[in-house]
Amino acid sequence: MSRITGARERARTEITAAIKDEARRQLAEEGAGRLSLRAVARTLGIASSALYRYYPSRDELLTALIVDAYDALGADAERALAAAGPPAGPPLVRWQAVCRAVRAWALEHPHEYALIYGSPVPGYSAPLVTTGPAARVGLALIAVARDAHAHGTLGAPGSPPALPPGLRADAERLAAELDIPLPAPAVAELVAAWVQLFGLVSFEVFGQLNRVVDARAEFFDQAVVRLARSLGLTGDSLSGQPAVTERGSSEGS
Amino acid sequence: MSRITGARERARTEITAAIKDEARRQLAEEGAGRLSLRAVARTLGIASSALYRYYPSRDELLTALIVDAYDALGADAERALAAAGPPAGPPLVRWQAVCRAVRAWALEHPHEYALIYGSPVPGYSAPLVTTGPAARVGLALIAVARDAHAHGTLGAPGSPPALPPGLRADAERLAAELDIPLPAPAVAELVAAWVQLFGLVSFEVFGQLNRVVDARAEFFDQAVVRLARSLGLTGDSLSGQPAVTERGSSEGS
DNA sequence: CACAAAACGAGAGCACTGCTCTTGCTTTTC
DNA sequence: GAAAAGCAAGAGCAGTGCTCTCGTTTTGTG
Repeated sequence: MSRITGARERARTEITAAIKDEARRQLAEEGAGRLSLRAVARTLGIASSALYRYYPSRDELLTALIVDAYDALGADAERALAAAGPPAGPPLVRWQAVCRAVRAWALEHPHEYALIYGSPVPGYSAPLVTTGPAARVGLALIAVARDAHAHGTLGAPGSPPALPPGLRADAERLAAELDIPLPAPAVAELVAAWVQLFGLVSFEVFGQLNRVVDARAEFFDQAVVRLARSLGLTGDSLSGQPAVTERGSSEGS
Repeated sequence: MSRITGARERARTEITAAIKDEARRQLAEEGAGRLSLRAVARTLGIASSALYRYYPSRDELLTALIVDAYDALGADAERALAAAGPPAGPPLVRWQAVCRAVRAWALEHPHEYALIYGSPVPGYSAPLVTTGPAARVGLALIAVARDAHAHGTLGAPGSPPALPPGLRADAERLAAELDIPLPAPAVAELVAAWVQLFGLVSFEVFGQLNRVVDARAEFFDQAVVRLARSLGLTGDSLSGQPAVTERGSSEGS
């Protein structure tokens, strides 16, 4: 895989990367809908048809960007988790770290976030390649709960209202697939928290909080702590200095 | 406004409606990204340039569709609320009714849902016209809490962890703006529940639950009940016969 | 080394898009 | 009845994704 490469092959990987980089630049500026292969080729100084030797279609390029976005977000989440103290530390702090990292990344890369967590592109169905990177944030969240469980800092779930059978089956399947050493109700709670984390972030990034909530960071932190409590995570909340400070509503005209 | 209209004016409103209807048809089939003015004009048998006499741009057409979508969703939510018993009835049932109506509408109209709650269109910023219809679901949720409060069926919020100042300000502003006779912590809780409701629905509609949760309706109902409990809504959960039955994952290839 | 095979870049071209402008025609208004 | 306004259609512009062909360059192999 890392054999010494001929000049041509090296040029190929370089150009492929250059195309993806320029595409990501345009994506970050204008959004996925306005990403134009011709524009990418233009700023790269090559003919638009030449671009098709590297990415057979616009969808393929988008897929590459999607994978990268998942990976960047996942890496940020993992980094934040690693920096938030050892596995034996207070789980609430670690939980907050991961959640705040997700929010911070999303606010910094709104178009890339929209690409992976927004409305799916019409004719496009995410290929299986994306499932691995897509799971990284979820795995980080799982790690927090798992470590807390292992170190006895995972209390009882907030409200376990008799897991219905289908949900229990899902939880057990997930626990088996991902090797999560947690009881089914905890897994179900974890999935719910995962969904709500991204619900919070999406609402903010997509501008749905405009004219409703101004204290975005406080709102987010509050919700995150509540999620953690419902999971049974213990520890004191670190309330000061949120990962992303307040900013005015980001709408245009 | 409802003066008798000349033939020309009548034709105008008819054609305007026909354009919007056809556009909505294409939107429902292909999604907002693939909505083409020329295609609409084609199936309507008119020249594409003629269409611009009725909608000055694609964005204006989209705005009309957005308003309609908000209104349709809001109407469904209000209808479900009205059918879920009197204001003095058990608030949990009414809460569930509204939430389920939102989910059902979203699953039936995924592209229209994506138009209003998905990633925003690049150059497009929602005009103020949309804010009224957009608020209808929120107002229905507020009505549930308000009625419960008025009839003494609103318990204490689940976990009021010392509302931070910015959030409290937001809550008080909202309570004043919308005339909500509820204490600030309850308003804050309500907003959080509102966000999480749409987070749940969006995750499901946008296919993020694929390969994770199969028992979608159970998952949703569970989360909705938890939201209601955290609000302090009382009553027994109606668990049987969810508004939308299970269906297999809706992904393509 | 020579030569066929593969990879490559550029250009032309197709079908499509949103949108504008001009040209006639019809309806309304004075 | 004439002037004004509204209207439909067509041509056209600039842009898009994508395909195909045609020379050129690089590669691996006999």
